[in-house]
Amino acid sequence: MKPITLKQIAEQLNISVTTVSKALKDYPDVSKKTKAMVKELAKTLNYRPNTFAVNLRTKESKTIGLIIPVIVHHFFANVIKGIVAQAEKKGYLVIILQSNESYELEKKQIDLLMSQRVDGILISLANGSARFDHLNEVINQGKPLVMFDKIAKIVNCSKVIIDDRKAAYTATQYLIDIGCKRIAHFRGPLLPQNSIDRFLGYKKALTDNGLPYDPSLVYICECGDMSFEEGKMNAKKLLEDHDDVDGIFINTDLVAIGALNEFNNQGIKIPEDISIVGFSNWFMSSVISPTLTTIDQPGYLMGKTAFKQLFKEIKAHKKNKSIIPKIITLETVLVKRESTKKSTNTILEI
Amino acid sequence: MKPITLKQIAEQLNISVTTVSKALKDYPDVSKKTKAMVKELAKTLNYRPNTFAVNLRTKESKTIGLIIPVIVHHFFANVIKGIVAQAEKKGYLVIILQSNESYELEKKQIDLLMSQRVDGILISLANGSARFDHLNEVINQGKPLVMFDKIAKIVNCSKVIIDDRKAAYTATQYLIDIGCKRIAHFRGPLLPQNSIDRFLGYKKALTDNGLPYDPSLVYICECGDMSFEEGKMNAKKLLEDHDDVDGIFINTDLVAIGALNEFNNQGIKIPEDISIVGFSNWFMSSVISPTLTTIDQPGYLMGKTAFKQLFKEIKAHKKNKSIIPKIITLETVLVKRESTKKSTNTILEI
DNA sequence: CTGAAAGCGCTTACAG
DNA sequence: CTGAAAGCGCTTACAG
Repeated sequence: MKPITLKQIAEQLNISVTTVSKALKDYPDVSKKTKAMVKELAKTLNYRPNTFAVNLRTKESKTIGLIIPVIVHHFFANVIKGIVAQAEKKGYLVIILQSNESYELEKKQIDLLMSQRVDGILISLANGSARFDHLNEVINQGKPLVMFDKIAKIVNCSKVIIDDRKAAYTATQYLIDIGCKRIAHFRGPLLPQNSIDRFLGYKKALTDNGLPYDPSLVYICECGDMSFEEGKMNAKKLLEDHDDVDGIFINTDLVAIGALNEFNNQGIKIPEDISIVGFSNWFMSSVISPTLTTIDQPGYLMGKTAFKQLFKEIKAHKKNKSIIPKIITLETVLVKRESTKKSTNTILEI
Repeated sequence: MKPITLKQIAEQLNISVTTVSKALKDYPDVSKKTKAMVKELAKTLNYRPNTFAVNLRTKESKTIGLIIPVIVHHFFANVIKGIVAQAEKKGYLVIILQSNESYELEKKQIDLLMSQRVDGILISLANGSARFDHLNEVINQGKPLVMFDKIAKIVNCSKVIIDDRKAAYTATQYLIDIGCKRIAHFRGPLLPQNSIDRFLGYKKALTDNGLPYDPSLVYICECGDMSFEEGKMNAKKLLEDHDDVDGIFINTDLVAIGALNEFNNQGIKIPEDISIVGFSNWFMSSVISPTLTTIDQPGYLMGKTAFKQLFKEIKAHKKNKSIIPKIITLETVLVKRESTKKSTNTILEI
């Protein structure tokens, strides 16, 4: 079962390949009669243009590459969905690759995608990536590249991010507004920029409000991957170390849920004893008890936006226009739920 | 910045394109000296073969298509990971598409992938798919096709599945073994084959053990998508309708966790009052309290296996060997945790 | 050991 | 309105 070619259609109709090609693409200089004839036969033969040949001629693949640290992750899964949905709208296909947080793999994958001659690349960096030659090469080759979520500031390309520092500031400020005086922070691993920025936002909120910054209230995760267990462990440690903490800002919802679980087990009342704010707005957070106050991190929108930006750059590149890198910062929202006590100023606010 | 071509290398070295091509591919009839020379220049120029041209000649794209109902789902995300990892090992890229449970979309996507001339297609059916012309066409065109998880028995292609009926039987049998007499079932939606098979396994276990099958103990979800809320609602209804249920087999972990939550809130003791078995072994299930007894559904392995089978068929197809469809059933395991009480026969079992 | 030539299936500038 | 021809960048059977 070999696929039908233009040549076969041309022979059957006793016309030239050129005319068949033009007819199928609705060139204005082909007669209506011929067009109708060609289209009909193409349809009955179930003709599909050979993409390889088309790509070879047009130098376009209508395909983009996506490199993501982990696929099995609620936030990233949403990003993927956003990218794929938007790409499909514009007639683009998405090749997906998982870097597994490894720089070496990421590098190989960039290479693969360049060989594949995708029209553009979307990437969220592996934690292990500290060198960026592979990305700079993509840019030097003139291939559109957009980073999202886990980015490197020094790489000169467009980026779609949230303002982690500001979001963390908002979260911490909210804890302060409802009356918390001793606020701890579970910051996750030391490395990725997001962790750093969230920590800095937390710290700044304290300072701006005249609260002392106490390093012993910041819990780092040595374990590597942020998880439910980490939340439990940190909660346990916190209860051993301190008896005056009345608020916690936690890096990720899953860790926050682990902490909640531990507090529940130990009979610590949330939010009466301790108020908790998480980060990401995972669907489970609205469903556990108490429901978790958190920062909504718009994964689907981020994916959609990243593709849109890439699409613009692909268009521009095609027209030989130069690309001015753009940094798009998406809004985050504080979602107030049961894990934070009501403001002590409620009455005044009415 | 136009990519380097064989021609440019040939010109620089004053040899023919043919020799360059052969040298790069280590043909035995090229001198060592020439090979070394060509390879070095190719490396310094950062030569990458033009995939479009290669594909056009070889009729292979080294790319497969993947159509999945939902990306943001713990089980499917694991499947995707398994597919992508295995494909990468074999030098294949994966184009991912989400059907959103829509037959119309799925059909379009099959068409897209056929036009893209992927070497094979992996699919898990949309719930909305009841006609299969689009899949039969793929098979008729001689394109390798493998279905996984959500399959249609009548489509004549390879399939990777679990034995839902058997797994459900095992789950229910376990509840019976630990002494449950009135076992309910949350079956989720009516339609997909998996739901039906799990229900049938439940029913058969009851019958085989001489327990009466009581339709009022089977809770159907009208809501469409299985969720935490569904679990809560069904748990509530169950408590209103019956006061003698001592075990529940639940279609999906997320629903089971919703039910657990409701039971916890209402002071129903799990497993003392009611034993619960879920399905899928979502990571949260080992982490909530009580931890959930469940059937482990091997997502990653399913993805890996599905790709392996597809790969075999792609190889066979290339050699013009005919493909004999194969049904691969993966083992499921009952994971015993806290949500089911210990067997009353424990002492005897020592 | 090397290379000229055909051809994969399409698109498009150009001629008529 | 139609078509001959060149060419995208590669692979490979064949000749020398």
